[in-house]
Amino acid sequence: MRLPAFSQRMLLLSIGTGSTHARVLAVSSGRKREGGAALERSCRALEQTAAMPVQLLKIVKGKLETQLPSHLQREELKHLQIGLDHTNKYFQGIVILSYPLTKLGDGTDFFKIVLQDDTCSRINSLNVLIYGKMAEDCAKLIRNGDTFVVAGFKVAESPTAKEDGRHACHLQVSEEAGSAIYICTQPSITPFSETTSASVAPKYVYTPLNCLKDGTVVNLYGIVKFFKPPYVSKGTDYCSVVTLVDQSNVKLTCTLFNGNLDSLPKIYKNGDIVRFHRVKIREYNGQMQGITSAGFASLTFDGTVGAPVVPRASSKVYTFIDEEQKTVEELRIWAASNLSVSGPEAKLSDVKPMMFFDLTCQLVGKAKVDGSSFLLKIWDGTKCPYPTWKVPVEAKELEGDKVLLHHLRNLAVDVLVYDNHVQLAKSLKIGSFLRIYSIHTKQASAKNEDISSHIEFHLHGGTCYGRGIGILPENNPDVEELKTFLECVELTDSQNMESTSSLELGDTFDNDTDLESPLQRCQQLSATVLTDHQDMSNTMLKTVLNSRAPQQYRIRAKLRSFKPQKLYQSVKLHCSKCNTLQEVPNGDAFDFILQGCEATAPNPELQSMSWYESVMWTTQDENRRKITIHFVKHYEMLQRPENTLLMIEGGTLKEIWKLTRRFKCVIPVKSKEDDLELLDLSAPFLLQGNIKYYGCKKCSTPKSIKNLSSLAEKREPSWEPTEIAQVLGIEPLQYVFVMKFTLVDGTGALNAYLFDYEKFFQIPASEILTNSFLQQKMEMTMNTLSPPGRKLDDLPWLECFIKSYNIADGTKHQVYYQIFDTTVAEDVV
DNA sequence: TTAGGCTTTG
Repeated sequence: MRLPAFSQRMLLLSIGTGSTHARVLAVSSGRKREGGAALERSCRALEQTAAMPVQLLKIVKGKLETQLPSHLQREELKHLQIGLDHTNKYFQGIVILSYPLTKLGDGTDFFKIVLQDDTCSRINSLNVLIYGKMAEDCAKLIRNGDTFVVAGFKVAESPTAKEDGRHACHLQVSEEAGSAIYICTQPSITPFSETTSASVAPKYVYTPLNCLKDGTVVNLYGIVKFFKPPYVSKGTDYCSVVTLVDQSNVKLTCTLFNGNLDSLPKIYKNGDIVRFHRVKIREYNGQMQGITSAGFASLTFDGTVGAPVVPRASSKVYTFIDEEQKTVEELRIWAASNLSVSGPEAKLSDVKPMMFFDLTCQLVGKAKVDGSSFLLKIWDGTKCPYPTWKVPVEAKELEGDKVLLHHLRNLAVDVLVYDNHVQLAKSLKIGSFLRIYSIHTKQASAKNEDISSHIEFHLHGGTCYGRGIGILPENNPDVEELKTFLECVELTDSQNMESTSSLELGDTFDNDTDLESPLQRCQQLSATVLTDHQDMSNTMLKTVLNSRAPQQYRIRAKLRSFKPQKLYQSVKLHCSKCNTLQEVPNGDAFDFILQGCEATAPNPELQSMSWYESVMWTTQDENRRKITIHFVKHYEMLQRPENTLLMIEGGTLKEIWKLTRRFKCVIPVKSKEDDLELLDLSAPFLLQGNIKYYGCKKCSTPKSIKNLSSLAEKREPSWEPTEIAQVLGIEPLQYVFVMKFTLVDGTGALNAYLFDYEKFFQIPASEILTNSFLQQKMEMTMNTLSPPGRKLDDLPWLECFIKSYNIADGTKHQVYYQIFDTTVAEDVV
């Protein structure tokens, strides 16, 4: 056995009362000062929990007084085969993984561990299935890193070998089969710290939800299927109701109380995963129910497959060990294919007159309305497509930054909260990020014909449907996403969010002077400005039209019309190498390619290579799709999701979009014999945020996907699409606006082409198709440059640079014009 | 003690 040379003690446990040949032998070691006490605690804990005889044995200079029975010989991993005689053999390995203790259908305890062969430098692992009393005992004792020795095992074919890539056989171990287990525990690394005293405390046992008994206090893991965010109860405490489900498919509703909001689980979404310690189980109305008992503690985890396993704790001190991380990951994978947890989330821009939804937003103002209702002014950066209700409140009651509230007056909406939510609403801090659950939108019919009907936002009293208000921390991924979005919105003047033709009217609704009124903007100023060549003088269009190409001009003209009128028709993909333009493929084409890939099974040989870690699972629907995600590592470590590049095999369009919301980069791939490869180039080679990046079919020469590892080795991989394209041998296509402007200046009219990646509109062409905010901005810009239904005299002037050039079209030459070095004025965008 | 979700509406 592998034992450290310094002071060690050994603990011998004979288990299975009456059984002489089935034994668990645990060897514990520790530093001199601490070893004795820790061991004593362990022994006492074991005596209490298992009522087993405990015997302390002394080890001198790393040698065990008690050796393994002399007839036993070590068996190598490669010699484990079905049908061979392993009677006098033992197998030894390091525990690299252990699963939660569960019960089989017949009530037998079952415990599964994974051993790694410690004689071989190559990773070689084997599943060991332990049944009955031995399972229970091992679950209490075993930690990752322990040396595990087993004799008297049965060798059987491993049904999961194909999936987990471990040894083709597994070992079956039980008292009944006459097995013997010897465990050598790993010495503690930090003997005096809090974690160590926790690690020698009795190991927590987690009860599956189908094994709960009335009157017990248990520890649980579960996926949140439903929850009510903490609300003020009628007693002295906050209350939160949480319904969990686990792999047994049994549900448990827990009612949790605490006077301190932070001591309740920090659940933000259905699908989050929780670990509860010390929940009391009671029977209520014929069903099991969980309730807080003394010392209740919880950890909550994001339920997204592949997201970092970072607990949100309800107490300052908690234990969390590697194998628990595995439990969380397994629950995530189970949930991904067995549960549908898509919530009724929506943005303000998605609202309809009659709906209930969850809104993630920032609080910008609040006010007392009356005894039973309270006003929250919130925004999420998007614009509600309907006029919204403004709740009348006394000015002195309104809390919040007045200038900001004025700025956001067209984006912020009033939410009226009622009854039990008032107290919590009052305590909210301006600027905090909230998720308001089950907000109701209601269309108010116009009583007066002069006032158009508007939409009202209500958070009704009561807590059914999980109605309530949750306070999200700044580091919540949804909050981080929202903050980034809000910053973009704030960069632009929200004046322009108005859909009025502001050039002529100004703002009739307020008299504030701290913001520039559109009237103050001189209409004679150009709606576009030049970014260079300021010293050039203007040329009349008549002169331009009568001159030879190629030349460059500065002109002052009005935009009489433009084409195409439909935004999506103006966005194209351009290859700067072969200079061709093509249409942006629609989502169906991508979906079709993905469906075509479903037939290609992921190659197990390509799972978890040195530079990426893979997770594979099978969907539970009739298609039994195999999905594999390969997370690219950085210095052998997984990164935070927002910095992570992943490759996916077998995902649907929807699944891929979902991943792009959490992870920096997503690359759809498929397996071939010896490597992963990109899909057909009609599909995007990369998805980042909302943007699909395509490669030019003509100019690309795809290279091995392994080249990505060179980018991952950089100090801080930026995952720039151009760099990714380069290492993958892809010639990237760029999104570009292509439009035809008909310009007039009273002396003549000419058509000038706009070919713009970003500069002219100050809107990236790559983002506009998937960003409704940018679409609104674009629409407003075009409405300003060329207001529909307006006479020529009323149109704004545009200052532009244009260049003329010749195109030989068959036999005739034609002169074309293109706009350059021009941008829309800052007060227009 | 409180709430015990399976349903919402000023």
